[in-house]
Formats: sequence, C-alpha cells, structure tokens
Amino acid sequence: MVVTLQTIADAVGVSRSTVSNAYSRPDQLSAEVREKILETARRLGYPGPDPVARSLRRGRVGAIGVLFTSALSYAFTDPYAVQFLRGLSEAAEQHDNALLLLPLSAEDDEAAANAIRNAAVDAFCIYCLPDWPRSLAAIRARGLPLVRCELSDDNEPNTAYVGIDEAAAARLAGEHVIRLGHRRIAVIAELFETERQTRPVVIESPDDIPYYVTRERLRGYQDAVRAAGIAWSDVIAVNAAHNSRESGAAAAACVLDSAQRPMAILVASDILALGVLDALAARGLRPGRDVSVVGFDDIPDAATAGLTTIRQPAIERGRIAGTLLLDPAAHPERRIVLPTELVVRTSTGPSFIGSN
Amino acid sequence: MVVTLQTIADAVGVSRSTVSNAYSRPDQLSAEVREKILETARRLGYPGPDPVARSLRRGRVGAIGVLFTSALSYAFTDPYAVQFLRGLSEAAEQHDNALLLLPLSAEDDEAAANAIRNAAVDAFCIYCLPDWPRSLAAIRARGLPLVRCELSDDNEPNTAYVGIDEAAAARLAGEHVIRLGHRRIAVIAELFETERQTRPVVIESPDDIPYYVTRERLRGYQDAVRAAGIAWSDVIAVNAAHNSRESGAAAAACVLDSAQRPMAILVASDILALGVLDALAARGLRPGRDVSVVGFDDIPDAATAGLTTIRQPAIERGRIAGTLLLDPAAHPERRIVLPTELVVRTSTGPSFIGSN
DNA sequence: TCGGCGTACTGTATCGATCCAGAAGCCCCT
DNA sequence: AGGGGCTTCTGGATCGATACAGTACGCCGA
Repeated sequence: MVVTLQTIADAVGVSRSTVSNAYSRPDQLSAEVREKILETARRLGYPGPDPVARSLRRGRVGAIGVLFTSALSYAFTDPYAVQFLRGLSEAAEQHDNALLLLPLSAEDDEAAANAIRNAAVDAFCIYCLPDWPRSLAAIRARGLPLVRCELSDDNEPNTAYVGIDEAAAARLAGEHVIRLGHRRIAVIAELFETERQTRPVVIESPDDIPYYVTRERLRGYQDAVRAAGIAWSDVIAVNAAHNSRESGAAAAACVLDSAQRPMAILVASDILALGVLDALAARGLRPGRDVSVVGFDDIPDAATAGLTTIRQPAIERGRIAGTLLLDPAAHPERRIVLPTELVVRTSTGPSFIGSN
Repeated sequence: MVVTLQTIADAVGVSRSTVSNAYSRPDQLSAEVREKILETARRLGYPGPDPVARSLRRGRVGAIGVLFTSALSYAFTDPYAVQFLRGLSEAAEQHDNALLLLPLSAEDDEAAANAIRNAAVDAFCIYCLPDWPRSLAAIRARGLPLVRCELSDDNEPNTAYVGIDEAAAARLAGEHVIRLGHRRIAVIAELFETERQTRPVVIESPDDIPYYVTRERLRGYQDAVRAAGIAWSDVIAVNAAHNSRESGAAAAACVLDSAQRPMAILVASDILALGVLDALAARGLRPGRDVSVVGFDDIPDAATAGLTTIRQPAIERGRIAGTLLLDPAAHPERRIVLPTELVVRTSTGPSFIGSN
C-alpha cells in the first residue's frame, strides 16, 4: 500500500504496464528502460509485484492445498505422512509451487469446510479424509483440480487417484500369520474418529468404520481370516485412541494381559505396531516367538525394530500425487495403483503350539 | 469466473454488497434475505467468496510462510524440524491460519529470493537460513512481520526471535565428555551448504562456517575443549554431506577406522549421531564404553537409542514462533531464549585409559 | 513515396471481492 | 408534526496487479 507499481511508474516516468512488463515480460521492453525501472524499484524498496494482486489477475496462485483428516499438527506425527509430504513437496518444487497445509479441525465439520473455502490454492490433494460430506462438497464446489489418495465409495470414477489396494495389502498380512500357523488373532487399529478411547470393541462388519483406509484394511484382514476358516467374531479388535506409539502400546495391553493371549496381532499402521512391540518388551515377551506382530506402511523405523510389515511406497506416492496435479500430461492414466509387498522381519515367526 | 458474487446478486435481486455481507457480516442484513442468498448460492454452486480477491481487498491472507534452508523436501527428513513444524502449526491452527511451506532452492539464491517475493503470506517464519544476503533482503523488502529461529550476525535487535543459546548448549556437551576424562575428541557436523562430501576437514575457526546454528555449536565445542587445555587443532572435524543418518555413519567411519580413534565424538545433531551409533555397532564398538557419543536436539528416537544429547524444546519453540507472529500481545518480550539441558544416557561413559 | 512490419510503450478494462458513505424506510418519542 | 436513531440495503471507489488492443515510430523494400 505504500509503494506499488504505480509509484515506480511515476518515479521513472513510464506507464504502469511497462513496470509490470519489466518484472513479468522482460522481452516486451528495452533493456535500458527495464534496468532503470528495476533500479528505481530497488531504490524505493519496492518488493516486486504483490503476489495476491497478481494471483487475482492471473487466475492462478502457485500453491496446492494439502488436506489431512486430523488437525494439521497431527500430520507431522505420522512418519508415513511425513514421507508422503516429502514426495509431494519434491513435485511441487519442480513446478515452482508451494504447499499450503490446511488446518482441518477434526471435530468441526463446518470449520473444516470453511478452511477449504478460504484456501488460496490452485488444486487440492486429499491425503486422507473421513467420510465427511460437507468437506468433500466444499472441495467439489471450488471446482479445482483434485487428487485423492484414497477411494471413498462415492468417488467419481474420473477423479485423479494414487494409492494402493488397501484390502489386498492387508490380506497379505493376514495370510502371512495364518501361514505361520497362528489361529488366535487380534487386530489393532485407529477405528473411530470421534471415540478417543483405547479398548476392545466388537466390529460386526468393517463397513461400519468411518475411515476408508482403515475400513479397507480391516476387510483385507477379514478376508484372510475367513479364508482360513476362522470366524471373524473370534478375532479380537482393539480401538487405538490415536495413531501413536503410546496408543499402540495401550491397545496391546488390552489383549496381552488376558488369559487367552493372541498368537498374532495385525496392526493397521507401523507407528501403532512399534507401540505393540514396546508393550511386548515391557512384559518380557519375544516378538516372533511368543507373539507375532505385523505392521503396515514400512516406515523407516520398522526396519530397525525388525518389524514385519506391508510396504507401500510413500515418497513416490507423494511425488505422483503432485505430478498428477501440476503436470497432468505426464500421467495419462489418472488412477494409479501402486504395488505393495510383505516384508518379513523378525517380529513374526511360526506358531509352536503349546509354547505359550 | 463462471459464478461470482455478482451472479448471485443478480439472481436474488440484491446488490453485490449485500451478498458479500451475507458471507462476511451476517449482522448487516435480515435473516430472510441472508437465507435466500445462501440458498441461491447453493443452488448455483457458488463456492463462496474467492479467497484471492478477498485477500487483496482485505489486505491479509491468513497464512504464514515458513522458510527452510534446504529444499523443502529435506525439511521433512529432520525429526527436529518436524517437531518444530508441529508446534508452529498448532499455533497457526488456533488463529485460523494456514502454513505455506516455501521451496527454497539451496543452489539458486535468486530463485529463492523470487519464491519469497511471490509468497502470498502475512508473515514469515525463518526456521533456518544460511547467510544469504539476497534471500534476507527479499524478506525485509516485503516488509512483513518476521520471526527468526536463529540470530545471524546482521540481525536487527528488534526482530522477533525464539531460540536457544546454541554455543552455551554445545559447550555443555563438550564439558560433559571432558568431565568423563576423554581427551581425544572428534566433531561431526554438516558444515557446508555447497560441499556435499563427507570427509575430515580443518576448521581454523568456527567463524568460517556459513550456517549460524552450526557455527555457534562449534564455538561451544571449542570453548569447552580449550577450557580443558586441549588445542582446537587437535580436535578432528568431519563434514557430513547431509543431515542424515547415513551421512552420520559415513562421517564416523572417517575417524573410527584410524589408528588414533577418538574417545568421544561430539555430533551437531541427533540424526547424525544416530548414524554414528550405527557405525559403532557395525564395528562391534560399544557406545559409552569404547567411544562416547553426544548428539544435539533430543529427538524422540534419541531416547530409544540411549543417546546422550542436548535437549532443546522443539514443539514449544514452534508454538512460540507462531504466537509471536499471530498474537504479538501474548509475548511482550520479542526475543525469547529457551532453556537447554544435557540429557545423559548410555552413549557416554567414563574414560578408562588404555581400554581401547 | 508509401505500404508493411516489427519494436517499444500506453491506456483502459478487468480479475472478484470489501469498504464506507449514504439513502430509504420505519419506529418511537417529544 | 418533526426529528433522532435504528435497521437494511445500495453504489461507487478501491485493493494492486495483468491482458490486450492500440498508438507511435523507425526501418526496409518496391
């Protein structure tokens, strides 16, 4: 407001347009005039064309909005999310874009929708969103390019997508422990977004779970278990309050101290699974001997901990998400399903009947 | 461009201002008219006032820009930075602000300056910046509120700041190993921004280091060493190519395999120090017995690894940085120095002369 | 000499909202 | 009856830039 294009134009004695061109289209004016303009701008402390005004006129901002389920501050606590962001930011960087991280209140759907409506961005990347019709509607209403990392059921078939076959991947985990001979199985996951309480719950059907990703993984576990002739109702499910190591340990405590301790625990994320390993260690139980544990994600710490897990690409997934938005031509295929893989480490081992 | 305030105004038969008020100042119109406007907007698929246009007129954006030295994608690889961001985003959330992460090319100073000039933000938070006059000048030229997490030498005394006394904290680390009786000391740090090569280097004086944080920490190490009567030139310094676990291990390899293996290694970040521990393990050397290692930061993994380190607040530091920008009244004191603390774990132990 | 063309610059319309002074209508009080 | 005050809505100015059509001018070839 103190010094604008016009100020410089007046000082140099040219039109506003010419000053604008000096910054944005150097080929439209002579080198001398341009130099004189830039020199004057420097002298007057003009920081260059205002980004907001420029965005308004040009119709593009140069930023992509990233949406997380949980409040923004939780995003950074999940190593997988951090890896994903890293890939996304690499892609953004390449196209001179910035990343706008949006704080979406987990409790207040309307506040979240407002944050979406107020975001100055050219595109959205949905990392993970619960089944919130209002937020989704707000995103759609913006009419901006969109890439999703999950397929909620109402998803239009032509929205860009990059992800994995969650159910098939989870099934690998289930099949693995069954192949090892385990029959008493427990499942640990962050099941609900509203109920922040760690306790065993009865899941009639995975369909009841509000998060797409968790729901699909449970379906995969269920498939594997049923294929082995085990009733789903015999599988103990424990809700973890948060996707954190501590919650993982607390959830494990719910099943480890019971008389009927499970032989294998399927955990829906590595960060929770590391907590499960902590709980084992605290009780002197040996992972892979006394209890088998399988995680999900293959975050860096999983290797160190010897955690058997399902590997899914993290950085690459982020990078592809960014490319789908910023350079659509690079990916004619708009729905990309990345490969997953069972990584067997020491936290799983064969069942010795009677050994525990 | 398809549907704007005017579109709705025409459809309802009111003025543009009234539609604007329906969104931004509900108390300025009757409930019926407001409802009719919102209803029509819904029907026509109007996503609400355009954030960019609104920002231009209002003169505020609702986002704060975060600046990292390294390219944006590296920020996520440093656990301390991640923690810091977490605190910052908590503060941002509370004030309905978003975080704009700016990709600052590490190689191209001019590109970095441009990114700064183009950022649509209300304020900047400098997490860490090398001594780059152009970037700094670009930030100053924007004339926006600013908070720094480091004090470069040219720093104006009245810029907001939140950090620690780097040198004093590092000195604690040095004094600790000296107190334990160690005399042969090595230092590992990411010393240069341009030279990405892991190798021993001669540091005449810490003054030559381009990064403020690293420079100050070296000064602290130097103070401790000299106070014990050891010549600075007897301390082996190794440059780590990146701030990564792998680089830490590689740097450690440079000194561990020599005949004159150091008794203690002072490492300028925990992530590097964890790599040093990896290198020890690979050689069958026991941390705290054969070689003592001290890190810096106290990231979550440090506790698990038994790493002796200097603890500095991470989340709190981010939160304060955000508060200094968004709610200046909350902190009349504009320069905040947070406490640091030596956390002794098992990676350091007394020197047994002749034991190695 | 004149048309044609390229370069350098100007001026106005425009992006999509918010701000603010003011008008219209209504109620109430003296 | 007249005036003050309140609520509700309007219209034009404005935020700070960019797009684009248009003007001025120099140069070249026929």
